[in-house]
Amino acid sequence: MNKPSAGGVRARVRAELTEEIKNTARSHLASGGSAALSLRAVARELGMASSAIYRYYPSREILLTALIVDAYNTVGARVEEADAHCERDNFEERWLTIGRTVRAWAHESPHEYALIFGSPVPGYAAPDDTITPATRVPGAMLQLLADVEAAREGNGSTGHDSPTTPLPDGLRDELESNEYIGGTIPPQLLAVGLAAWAEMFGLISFELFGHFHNVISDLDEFFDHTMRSTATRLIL
Amino acid sequence: MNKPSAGGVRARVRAELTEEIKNTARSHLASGGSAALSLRAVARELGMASSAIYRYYPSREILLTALIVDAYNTVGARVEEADAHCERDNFEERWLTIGRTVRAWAHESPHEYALIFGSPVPGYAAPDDTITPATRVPGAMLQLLADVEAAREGNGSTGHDSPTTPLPDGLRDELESNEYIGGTIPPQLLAVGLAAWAEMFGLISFELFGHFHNVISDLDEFFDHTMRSTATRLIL
DNA sequence: AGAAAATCAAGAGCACTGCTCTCGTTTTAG
DNA sequence: CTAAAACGAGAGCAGTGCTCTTGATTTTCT
Repeated sequence: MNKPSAGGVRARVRAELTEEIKNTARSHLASGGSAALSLRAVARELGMASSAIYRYYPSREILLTALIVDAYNTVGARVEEADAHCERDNFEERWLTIGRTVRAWAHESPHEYALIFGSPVPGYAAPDDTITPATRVPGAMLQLLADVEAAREGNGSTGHDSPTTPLPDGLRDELESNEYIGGTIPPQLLAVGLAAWAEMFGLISFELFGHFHNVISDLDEFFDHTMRSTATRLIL
Repeated sequence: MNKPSAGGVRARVRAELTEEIKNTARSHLASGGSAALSLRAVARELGMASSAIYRYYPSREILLTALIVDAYNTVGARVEEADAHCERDNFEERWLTIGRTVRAWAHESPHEYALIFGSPVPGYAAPDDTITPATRVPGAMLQLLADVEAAREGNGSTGHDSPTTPLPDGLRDELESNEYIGGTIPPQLLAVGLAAWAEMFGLISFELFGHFHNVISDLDEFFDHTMRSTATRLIL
């Protein structure tokens, strides 16, 4: 009697427990960083034998990978949503919003940020599952650049007639023929965009990892200002 | 007989062993990253009891701190030396040289780079011993900026009459009154310099930690180009 | 020079970790 | 209803950082 609703009761409780393990693991991660994440401690908190965890996550590294995917998706979703609330053609605001959103998330979840943007565990090879979620934030940036370029073309403006370092031929060819970013973004702009991407995370990492200690105190203002001045470089 | 040369034989062998422990620890770090550094393994390789290590380094964290100090000093010394071989007034070459030197060292010793520029261990509070060595690379950059500024003043050039985002007042005041960087570098230039500092390490970290995988392949060229175009922004 | 004090290496031991294997139970599938 | 698959719990292994005790060696003080 009491026939299980669908798919079997076992499958459902398994899905729930899988999620529950991941969630308490995430809370442990948030408390003490990835180094302090212990499968046994998670099992203890869940009232189960430590060996039982392995039915759901075959290794600690796989659990960490699941947390990595979640972290990428969290920032990614936030950035996408924040960007969607901006006026499409207010490019500076959009760029600033993306930066502020990433930074706010990093402050909220510093250990999750460190997990994906800090040093990877030594021999860590990013599994395929992580690369798609990792694409979301840079994807939003690229979309912004594509919109900038589209507006330029509508304008008849060539962009970048302002003094910029000329792209070496090899680099230009490579950026032009990139399979993901295709021909929608001119290589000159793409090069600046990639540098801006790295700069943004460089700023946040330096801040979070303490390299700005005793250097700048008002990091809000510094970040905003830097992002703004990078934006003007991107937009024209 | 055979009176020990000076300071006692015990003190000397202690200094030697302290160094030897640190060196094999560094070699283990280089092989497997900081997570794989085990005091017991180091002791085993040195043929001593694991408990004996604690006479020299009271904890694993203190050993790691010693390695951190060494790493900072290594990059710092290399950058200083490379910069010293540049023509003083070839600012672009100096900036590019600093960047290339840091990047080359990072490639040589990725785990040491990750140790100091990756995520710090969770509750890690940088001891005072580390902050002076950590200052050397940014110190070389600041010296470069000061030289740029001095050349400007000799020129009568104000610099930065080119279109730059205006500094917010609060940020300008803070940068002007910084106790370390004093009044020798104008705040406008300092703001760009700090961002360039973070950008440089953002680029190297992204490269080393795999975030540029499938994005750019010729990272040598991309890094050089980005550093060059940042240099033109710094110099005028 | 001899005694007291400091320093040292080694070993045992504690609490913890990731992970494996086995065993009896429960759920699913045929 | 039965065979197969999935499961939870427990014991166990090899490894970790770190502490404590013990006995030997070196330094320092008298």
